[in-house]
Amino acid sequence: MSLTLRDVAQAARVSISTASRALSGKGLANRKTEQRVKRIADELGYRPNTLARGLKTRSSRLVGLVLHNLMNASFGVVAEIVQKRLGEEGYQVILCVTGDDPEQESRTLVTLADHRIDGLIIVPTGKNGDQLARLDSSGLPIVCVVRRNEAVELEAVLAADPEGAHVGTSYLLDLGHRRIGLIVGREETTSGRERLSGYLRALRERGVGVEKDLVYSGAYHPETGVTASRKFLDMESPPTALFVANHEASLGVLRVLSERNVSIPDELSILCYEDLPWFRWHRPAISIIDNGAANIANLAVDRLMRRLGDESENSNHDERGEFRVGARLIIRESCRPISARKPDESARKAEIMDAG
Amino acid sequence: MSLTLRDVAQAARVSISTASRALSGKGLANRKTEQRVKRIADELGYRPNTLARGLKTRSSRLVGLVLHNLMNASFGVVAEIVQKRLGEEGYQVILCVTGDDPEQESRTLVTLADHRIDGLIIVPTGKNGDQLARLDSSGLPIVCVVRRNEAVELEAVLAADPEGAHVGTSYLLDLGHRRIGLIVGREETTSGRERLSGYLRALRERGVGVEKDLVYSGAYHPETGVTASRKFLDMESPPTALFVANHEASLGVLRVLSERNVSIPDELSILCYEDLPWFRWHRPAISIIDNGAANIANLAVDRLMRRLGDESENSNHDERGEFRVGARLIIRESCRPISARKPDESARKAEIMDAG
DNA sequence: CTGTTAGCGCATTCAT
DNA sequence: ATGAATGCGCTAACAG
Repeated sequence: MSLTLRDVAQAARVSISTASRALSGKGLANRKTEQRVKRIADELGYRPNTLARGLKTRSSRLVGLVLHNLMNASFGVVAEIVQKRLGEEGYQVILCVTGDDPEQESRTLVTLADHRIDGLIIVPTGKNGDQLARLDSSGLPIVCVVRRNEAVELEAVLAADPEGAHVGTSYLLDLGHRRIGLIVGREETTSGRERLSGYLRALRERGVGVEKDLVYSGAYHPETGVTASRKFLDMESPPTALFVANHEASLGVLRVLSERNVSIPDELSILCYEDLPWFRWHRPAISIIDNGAANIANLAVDRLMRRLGDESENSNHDERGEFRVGARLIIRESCRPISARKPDESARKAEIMDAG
Repeated sequence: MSLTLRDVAQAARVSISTASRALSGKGLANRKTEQRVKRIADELGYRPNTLARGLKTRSSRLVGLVLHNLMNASFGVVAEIVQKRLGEEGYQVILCVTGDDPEQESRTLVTLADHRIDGLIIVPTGKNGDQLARLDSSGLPIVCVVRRNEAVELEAVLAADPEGAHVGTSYLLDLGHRRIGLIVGREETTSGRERLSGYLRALRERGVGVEKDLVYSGAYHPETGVTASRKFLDMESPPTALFVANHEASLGVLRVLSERNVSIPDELSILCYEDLPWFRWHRPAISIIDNGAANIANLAVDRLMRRLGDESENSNHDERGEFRVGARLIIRESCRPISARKPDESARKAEIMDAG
C-alpha cells in the first residue's frame, strides 16, 4: 500500500489538513512548515492519490483524445503532440481509437465520461451529436479536430479543406489535366464534403465540366482506394490524373497502381492528401496537399487549455470559434503536365506553394 | 452535475446500499428489486463515478501503455490492439509516448502510478529498473513487450529477435552476400543486442569473418539510418547487402539510397525489420523480417488479463514467463543473389550528391 | 496560521 | 434481503 497524506502529516507532526495546504504550495501554510512537510513528503516518496483528489475536486486531470486510427499519419502526429503538450501541463491523455465507427464512438464517449475526463479532443464521426451536445452542456470542454459534428456548435480546429482541395485540383488543371479522378471521404463528413466542393469549384472556375463518374466517395479505408482506382483504370477513357483526397485510400490506390504496373507520373499523375513520412521516399515521390496536422494539434491544445485552466464556470468562452489551419501544396514527382513526354527537370525539385 | 447512486436509490425508494448491490448484478439483491433499480438507473441515465468507485475498490480500470512512438508501425499495431482488447474488458488505456527517453519514461511511470493504474504494458527503455521493480513489488501487473528491462524479472512478451536476425542474415548469405552491413538498435536494448547476436551467429556458422565496420548500432531514429547508410556507401569496398534491423532507421536508409540513386536490388540488396504497409508497394517491394507485432500485442494482453482478473494477491503468478513470438522472413523484391549484381560501382560514385 | 469537521460517491461490513 | 454506518484519501469550509 502506498502511503497517504495521513502518513506524511504524522511524520511531520502536523494535522492532515496542514500537510495538504503545505503541499499545495500556495503559501497557505507557514514558510518553515511548508518546507518541512514538503521535504518529508519527498523523503517518504509520497504521491497524492489522484482518484481521491479527483473525487473531491471534480477533476481527474484526464483528457480524452478520440481518433479514427493510428495508421493515418495525421492522427499519429496529433496523438503525439496532444499527449506531449498536455502532459507538460499535468494532464494524462486517454487515447481512444474508434475506427470511424459511430457506435464505437458512442461507447467511447460514455466510458470517457465515466472517468470524469476534464477535457475532450475528438475527430467526430459525424453522428452522436446529441451525446456530444450533452457532454458539452454538462460543462466539458470539447474541441473537435479535422472534422466537425454538424449537429452541435462545438469549438473546432479544422484544416482548410475547401482551399486545399481547390489548390490541388487547380494544380492538376494547370498541368493540363482535364479528366481528373477524385477519391474523397464519406459525404457525411465535413472534410469529405469540403474537399469535394473545392474540387468542383476549381473545375467550374476553369469551365471544365464535372463528370459524375470521376468522383468516388467512400469510407476512410485503403479498400476504398482499391475499388476506386480499379474503377477509374477500367473506364473507357480513364482519367489522366488522380486526386486522392481520402488519405486512408492512398495505400489502396498505390497498391493497385503498383500491381497493374501503371507508371507514375507518365501514365497517370497522382496527388495525395495529408503527408506520410514515406511519401517523400516513394519512387516517384508523391506530391501532396499537406493539411498541417501538427498545427491543428497545437492549436487544438491551445484552445482546450484556455478552457481547462479557468475555474469560473460562467466564463465567456461561449465564443465557440471555428479555426482553420492553412493547407499547402507540396510538389514532388508524382504529377506531370499532360502533354509532356519526358520528366521535366524542374519538377524534380520540391517546391512549396502556400494555399492559406 | 451528473446524478449519483443516491438519486437512483431515492427514485427507486431503496437505500443507497441496496441500489449499489442491485446494480452490481451479482444477485445480492432481490430479483425484482434488482430489475427495478436497474431499469430506473437506466431511465435516469445513471453512470457510476469511476473515481469514487476506484477510491473504494483500489482499482481504476485504467491500464497504462507506454511506447516509444507511434510512427513505428509495430507500435501503432500494438496500440490499437491493446486498446481494443482491453476496452472490451472494461479497461481504458492511457497511452504514453516516451520517445525512448529514460527521463520521460520515468516521469510517465510516476504519473501513471499517480492515477492508480491497474496494469501496465510497456516497451521499456532499459533504464529505470528500480522504478519498475518498485511498481512490480507494489503489486502492479506489468508486462514488457518488444524489449525487456534486464534489471528486473518482469513478465515479457518479445519477438524472436535472435532467430529473426539469424534467419535474415542467413537469407542474405544464401544469396551469396559476404559483406553484409548491419544497422541495428542501441546496444543497451535487449532487442538491439539480440539482433546483433543473431547476425553474428549466422556469419559464424558460415565461416564468414565479422567486420566491425559493417555493424552500425544507433538510436531508434531515421537519422541513424541516414548516417549509417552514408557511412557504408562511402566505404572503400561497400557492403553488397544491407540488413536494416532497426526499424526507425529504415526510412533514413531508403531516403539516402533514393537520393544517391542506388538501385535496389541491383547495386545493393536491402532487408528490413518489422513490416510497414508501405514496404509492400515500394518499388521494389522491401523484403522484411516480420516480428509479429500483432501476436505480441495479443499475447501481452492475454498475460496481463490473467493477472488483472484475480483478486487473490498471493496467487501463483510468480512464474514470470518470458514469451517469444516467432519472427518470419517475408521475401519480396529488394534482395537478389550477389552474382546477378552489376559491378559498376565507380560510375555510380561520381553522381553522389549530398542532400544535407 | 493551524486543527477539527464535513463531505466527494461508492462498496461493504454489520445489524436487522 | 435490506438499511444504517463506516471509510477509501483528499480538499475546503469552519473555528480557534
